Amino acid sequence: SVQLEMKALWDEFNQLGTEMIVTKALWVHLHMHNPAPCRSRYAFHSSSWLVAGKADPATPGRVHYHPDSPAKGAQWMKQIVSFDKLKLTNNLLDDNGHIILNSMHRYQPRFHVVYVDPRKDSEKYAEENFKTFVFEETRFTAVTAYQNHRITQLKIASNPFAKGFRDCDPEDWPRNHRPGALPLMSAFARSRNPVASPTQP
Amino acid sequence: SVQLEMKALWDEFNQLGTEMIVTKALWVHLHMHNPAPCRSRYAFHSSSWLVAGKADPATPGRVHYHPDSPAKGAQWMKQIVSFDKLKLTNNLLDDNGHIILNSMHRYQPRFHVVYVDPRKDSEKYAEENFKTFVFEETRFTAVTAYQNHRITQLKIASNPFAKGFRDCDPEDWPRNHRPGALPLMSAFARSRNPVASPTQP
DNA sequence: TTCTTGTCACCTAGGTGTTAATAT
DNA sequence: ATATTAACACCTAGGTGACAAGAA
Repeated sequence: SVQLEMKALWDEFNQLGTEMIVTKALWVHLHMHNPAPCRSRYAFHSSSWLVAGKADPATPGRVHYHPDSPAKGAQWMKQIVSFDKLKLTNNLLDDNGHIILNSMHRYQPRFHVVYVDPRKDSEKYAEENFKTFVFEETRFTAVTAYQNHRITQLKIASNPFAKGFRDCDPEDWPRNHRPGALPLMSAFARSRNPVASPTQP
Repeated sequence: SVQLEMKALWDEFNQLGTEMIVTKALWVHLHMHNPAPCRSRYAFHSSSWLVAGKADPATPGRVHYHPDSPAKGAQWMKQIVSFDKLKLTNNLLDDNGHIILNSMHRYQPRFHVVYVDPRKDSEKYAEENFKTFVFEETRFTAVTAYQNHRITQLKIASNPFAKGFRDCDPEDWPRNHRPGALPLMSAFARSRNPVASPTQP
């Protein structure tokens, strides 16, 4: 079983409509699924995302293997499984193995755990050896620049690398932002999100 | 077969008597061999290392496995095998997996390549599956502070992280330092030395 | 006296949103 | 009008030797 790390923060983002910057820049692996065959448009007046025509041609469906893959189950259980090296791009000709997405389209990260079956006829058991986990609160829209200003503000407030853009005292933020606010996290932003961690069975 | 990266710079250091700082802070792996059962002392007046009594009790003989291990031969051949994550310590109680050395003792890095034999009785072939490479120019004395001032100067001149201590224009150093000087290298200092690279057979 | 440790300024390397310019 | 790109200042994270203080 798997549980999402920092779910409270994911929920907070999801409530606003998570956006992820794509730049030329999840064996355990992560894959981005496009759940809706349409293009999105942000309506500033209503601060909401609207459907805007058909989807652009699908991008090459790349998979991001976790750098520690393959590793034994005991190793995965030792620590949080973080996908902070995953990068998103909108460059169809990308040569760095980054996940290619269409800007202004909505995606759903899918987390996969595959058992490396030692049997010679392991192909027969591919289905039972393949487990998928989906956390709906991790859905996001790929963008080249943030549309929803509140998403920008939440990124700035929660990502240590963006400290330079905070206006209130960083020391006070965890206490004053709102009651029960999350403490600062170690890595969360620009397509660099920890997604899943193992749970004791 | 294996060849040493940046041999010219290793030679330059070796000629002066390489020193490596140990702080609390090379399957393909590296191991530090203590070739002489004695302690060293630096004579400032003659700028040379002298024998100074018997060796201190041997430290736990830890091995540093390259982070990419295990990997297939083709993978190793693709790029330089760098041990820039290797760290040395004099802390006998070290808990970070660093290699434990006695300060003021001389060491010889040994590079090992082990073939992961798929046969069930692979133990029988352990010897033929185990290959050791030694580059004598990589010998060094473990120290807690540099003794030979010219070693300090060479470290400063050749390690990008020590640029702050250079007095001549860094731009000019590769050309003016001395005829045929090595270009700046990407990682070389405080127990962080690239040691070996594969050679086409 | 000799050796070791901790703190510091100074770097490399790379992750942030901003902004202005550019492309569609 | 909308979407994208590249240069930028500002951060985190961590690798350097210098230096002062401490330990053996």
